[in-house]
Amino acid sequence: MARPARLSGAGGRATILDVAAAAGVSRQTVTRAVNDLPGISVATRQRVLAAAEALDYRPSRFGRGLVSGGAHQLGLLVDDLRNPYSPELAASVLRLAAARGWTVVLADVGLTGDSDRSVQDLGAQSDVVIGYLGARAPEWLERLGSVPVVELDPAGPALRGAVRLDPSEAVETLADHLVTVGVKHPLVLDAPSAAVGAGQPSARGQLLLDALRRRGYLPRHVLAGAASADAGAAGTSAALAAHRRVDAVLAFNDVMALGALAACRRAGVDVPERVRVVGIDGLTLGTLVAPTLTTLAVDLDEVARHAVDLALGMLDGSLPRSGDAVQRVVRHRLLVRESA
Amino acid sequence: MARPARLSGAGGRATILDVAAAAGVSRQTVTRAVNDLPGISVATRQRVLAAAEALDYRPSRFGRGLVSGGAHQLGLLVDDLRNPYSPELAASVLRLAAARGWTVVLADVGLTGDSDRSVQDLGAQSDVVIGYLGARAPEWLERLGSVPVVELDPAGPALRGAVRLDPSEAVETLADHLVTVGVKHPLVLDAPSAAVGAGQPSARGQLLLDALRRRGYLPRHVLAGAASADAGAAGTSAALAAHRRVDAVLAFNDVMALGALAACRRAGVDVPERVRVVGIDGLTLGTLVAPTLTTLAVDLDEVARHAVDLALGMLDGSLPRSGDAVQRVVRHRLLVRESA
DNA sequence: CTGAAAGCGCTTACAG
DNA sequence: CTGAAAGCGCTTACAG
Repeated sequence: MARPARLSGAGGRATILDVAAAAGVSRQTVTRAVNDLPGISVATRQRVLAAAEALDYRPSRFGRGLVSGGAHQLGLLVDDLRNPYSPELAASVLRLAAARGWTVVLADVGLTGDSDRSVQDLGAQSDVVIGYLGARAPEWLERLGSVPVVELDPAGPALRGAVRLDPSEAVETLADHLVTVGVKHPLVLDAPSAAVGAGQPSARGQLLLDALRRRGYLPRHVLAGAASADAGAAGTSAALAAHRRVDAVLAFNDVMALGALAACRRAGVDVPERVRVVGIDGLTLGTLVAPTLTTLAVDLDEVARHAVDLALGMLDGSLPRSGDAVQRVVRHRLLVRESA
Repeated sequence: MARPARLSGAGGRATILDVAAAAGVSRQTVTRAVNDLPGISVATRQRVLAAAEALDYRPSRFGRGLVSGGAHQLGLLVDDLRNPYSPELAASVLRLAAARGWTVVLADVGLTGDSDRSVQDLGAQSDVVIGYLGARAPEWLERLGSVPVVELDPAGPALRGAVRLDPSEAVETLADHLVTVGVKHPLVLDAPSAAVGAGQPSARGQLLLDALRRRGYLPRHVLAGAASADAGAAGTSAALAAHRRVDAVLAFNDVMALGALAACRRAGVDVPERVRVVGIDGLTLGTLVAPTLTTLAVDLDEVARHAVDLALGMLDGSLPRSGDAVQRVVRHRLLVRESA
């Protein structure tokens, strides 16, 4: 099905003028036919539509957007869709965006080889960007260009808008809970963090350790090789073998906690009877396993709501592009399920 | 931080002419400064950038795209990001798209209230659309407009390009496997399907039942209330209680199989010792639980590769917009892990 | 180093 | 019912 020869558009694509010529009408009439506008005879409309079809005509979104404004496009930057955290957040953002009639461009910096390019393209296609920048925030903000940005869970000081996650209160509640249920020898199953020195506890890990120590515990600290289920399982297996008295595993996140759960099962260690397991994040995933996972949950709907709110304000100029006025905090809270 | 008063752009947004006026230069000079082009003095560049900053100038992606073509934008339509199947597919598509320098607009019809609108907006913003249309394919193709479409796992006959999933061979392999390991009383844990009558087995379910019967089994068929983990767990619990001899649960998908796994654990039924559990899809999720999930896996990277391939061909005119030339088939294959 | 001209593809008034 | 004109915001030659 080769295309007719002479087309004016770039890339050999037909433009409205090609259709007009083929149908023997003006471009305005093509617009009327293609956009279902009134003021055109049935016969003409049919002739135009036939010509459009034959030329495989598709209106340029740029031409259209230029004149009619076009829908807002929200850029969403996630770290790795294969990690269940990202899609849950994306789902929340998508829902809010769709409710406003915005479209969402998605870029994944954990997935693509050339993440710099992805970030740059995202900035070019978006009216506003929401997402995780992590340790490379300064560099990537540069690449995003001049769009307003709402950073989620920023690793450092907030350079633009920001929604911060704060687990500190929930960590205290969790520590109290562990005391109450009689835990004696807790273990913090930590993940490496780019923000601290190698071998050091992550910010979350430190929070957990401090809360436990304040209650008289002498918590063990295990630094897994990565924030993955496999690494969580390996770390747990080793720790259970080396320290028989461990009776609670507090993981850096839910995915690692799932690994801990699997390791316990393989070691024939009952959860929560002999060892309690706790994650952080509150992923739906934690409700699909048995025992269901106790976790410090963050309400991603709330995170998304704040982020979109801030983005909106920055976009319409009612909020500045950085500073305290574009900062929000969302606190984790303890979700006691079966595993602890 | 209120904006300066008189701005020519729509929505009060500054245009290149506003910046030019503020900096006392021509629009070409603004382009040079903003796009880091050569042929501009340092002093002028700084003055222009300052003016741009002060006016909160952001170049219109429409204006830019119109003249320089702009990156291709791929529309991806998923059903529900909260279902782990969607993000795994999205991850594969995103990776391929990014490698080509395309951006991806994502719409989720299972999530948004006004899915019709989402579909329509997606069509308007995309050069090509890949995705699940399900039972509403005819209607939604209409809404997508004239963009090329590659439908994934179409429910009916392919109306445009299509990547079909074919579990039939893997189902036979699975049935043989069950015979080999000594399963006697298998149960098909099915999900409701819009394509068949209420209470009827889904296409997948029928495939499983047929393969089992051909091997002399008298398989039970349980239709869960939904294709969810909870429904899978409920269906499994009820079946285990009613039919003590059931020694294998073949679920409609992995998520339901996870529910079956949880139900077995709660009932104190060992997997795979007493009951074997099998899912369909091959989600990563199945490797995070213990026992790991045996499943009929479909390679989503392969699905994505075919889909992007077809999309590309339809876009550049080397492939027609529908018909056998734009159909691909991806087969499931049995992935034996711990649960069966 | 800087600016005047042309044009990307479309839609929105307006005139016939 | 149909078409000539103007303009959306930008960049790419080209001229000075």
